[in-house]
Formats: sequence, structure tokens, C-alpha cells
Amino acid sequence: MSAEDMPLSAKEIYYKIKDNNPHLKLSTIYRNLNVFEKNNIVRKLNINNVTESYFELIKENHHHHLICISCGHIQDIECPFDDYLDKLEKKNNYEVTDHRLTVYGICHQCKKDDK
Amino acid sequence: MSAEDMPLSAKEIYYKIKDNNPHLKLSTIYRNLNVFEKNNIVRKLNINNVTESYFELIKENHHHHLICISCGHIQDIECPFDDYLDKLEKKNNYEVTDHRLTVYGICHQCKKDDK
DNA sequence: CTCGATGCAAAAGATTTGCACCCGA
DNA sequence: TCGGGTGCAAATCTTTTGCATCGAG
Repeated sequence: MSAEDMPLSAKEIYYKIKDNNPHLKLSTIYRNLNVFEKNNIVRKLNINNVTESYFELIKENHHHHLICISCGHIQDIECPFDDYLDKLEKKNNYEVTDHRLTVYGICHQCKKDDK
Repeated sequence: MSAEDMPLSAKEIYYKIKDNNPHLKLSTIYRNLNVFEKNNIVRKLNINNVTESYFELIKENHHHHLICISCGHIQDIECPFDDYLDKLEKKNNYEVTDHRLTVYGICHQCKKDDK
């Protein structure tokens, strides 16, 4: 798996790899992705109204996603939370382990194209 | 569908309804949920590491979710965003249409039970 | 009777799994 | 030779769909 910018679905990875590894099957990709996920190398993302899962390399910098509902483009956004999660944790008597923020919208390009 | 507190999966709805409506099939439930979703009566949720979709009634108050990864309990949390999304919109030249925040953790009860 | 809702069974699509095989250490 | 990784095919699970039927108006 290369240092891809954008998260990819298993099938996208499959087609991307196909040329160089014509024999690599989709099941193998899923198998490896699962191993990677268990070892915190990739993270699985679920996107609204999209049936397949997407996978992204876990980078050093914690971030979230801004997704164009028109073209499907995904970009990273900074985590806006400072002490919010600590407060939430205390307020609800939870031990917070993870959080996901996903913002959906229409990107600049798609706004233009739509006109 | 009753005024359920917690989001339910199609199957959970199915079993919940079964006693009173023994003939109602899962496919019908999916069909109705899809209609409800199109008409903004229910919202479909994707939860990390959970394969089925969950459905919640759309309430007046905009909110997000705090989910216990141990027992699966889901509770509403307030939306912490004030002008953040406006800024994000401008900064990225997006037209923001939706956003989801999901916080995962271990609830008080599960923390206790684990000991 | 007519139309929309539902039952029913099969299809579709994503993901997983069992088993056999192959290849490198 | 051994063990892990992969191919392959089938299974599994969720969700959707086509078609026939049922029932309220």
C-alpha cells in the first residue's frame, strides 16, 4: 500500500494494484486490510450512503474528514476538539477511546460544475 | 415505530415488532425504513466495527452520539459546534450539508463490570 | 375493482472463510 | 521440510428487488 492521500475501498485498491500484481485477489486484500487494521496501520471508515468501507493509512496527525457527497472526494480536516472530549468523558462518566467527525458537503469543483 | 430512545438495527426492529405483527417481514421493514429515510423521518447511522446499519428517529434537536464499544449502548450528546462549520465551509470552499460526530468509549456500567 | 403495501424468494453486493497449494527460509 | 501467504470457490450477512397476492377504500 502506497502513501495514498485519499482513503480507498478494497475494490479501489484491488484495481490500483492489478497491473503490477495481476494475481492478487480481492479476498487477499481484505485479509491484509484486516491484519493492518488490527495492527493499527489502517483505519476503516464508513461513509454515509456508501456501502463499501474505505481504508486509510493511519498517519501521525490525528484528523477528521470532509467528504464531497457529489464526487466522493475525501480530504483531511483538523480535529477541532481541545478539551471537549475530556469534559464529555467526565460529564457522562465514560472512558472515551475514540471519536470520529465527518463533515459532508459539496466541494468547490462540484459547486461550479453544477451550474 | 415507537418513540425509541436508542437507534435500532432493522433486525432489532424486526424482533421488537414480531410479537404484535408476526407476519411483518424484514424486507418490509427495510422498505419502510428507506421510505422514512427519504422523507427525513429516520436517519441511518453507521457504527464502527458494526456491520448492520442503525436507524434513529429524527428528533427536533440536532445531536450526536456517544457509543459504548462494550455493550453497544448509544446515547445522544449535544452538538459542540458553534461557528466551526461556517469557518470550515469558508476555509475549504465547501457547501457543508451535513456532519456527524461519533464518540466511542466505555460506559460507566461496563467499566464497573470489567473489574 | 384498483392501488398500494406486504410476503416471499431470489438476487445483489460486500466481506469472510475453509481448504489446497505454492514459495521462500 | 515447514509455515505463512495466497488463490479459489463457496459461504455468510446485510440489504434490495421482482413478482404475486392481499386487503382497504
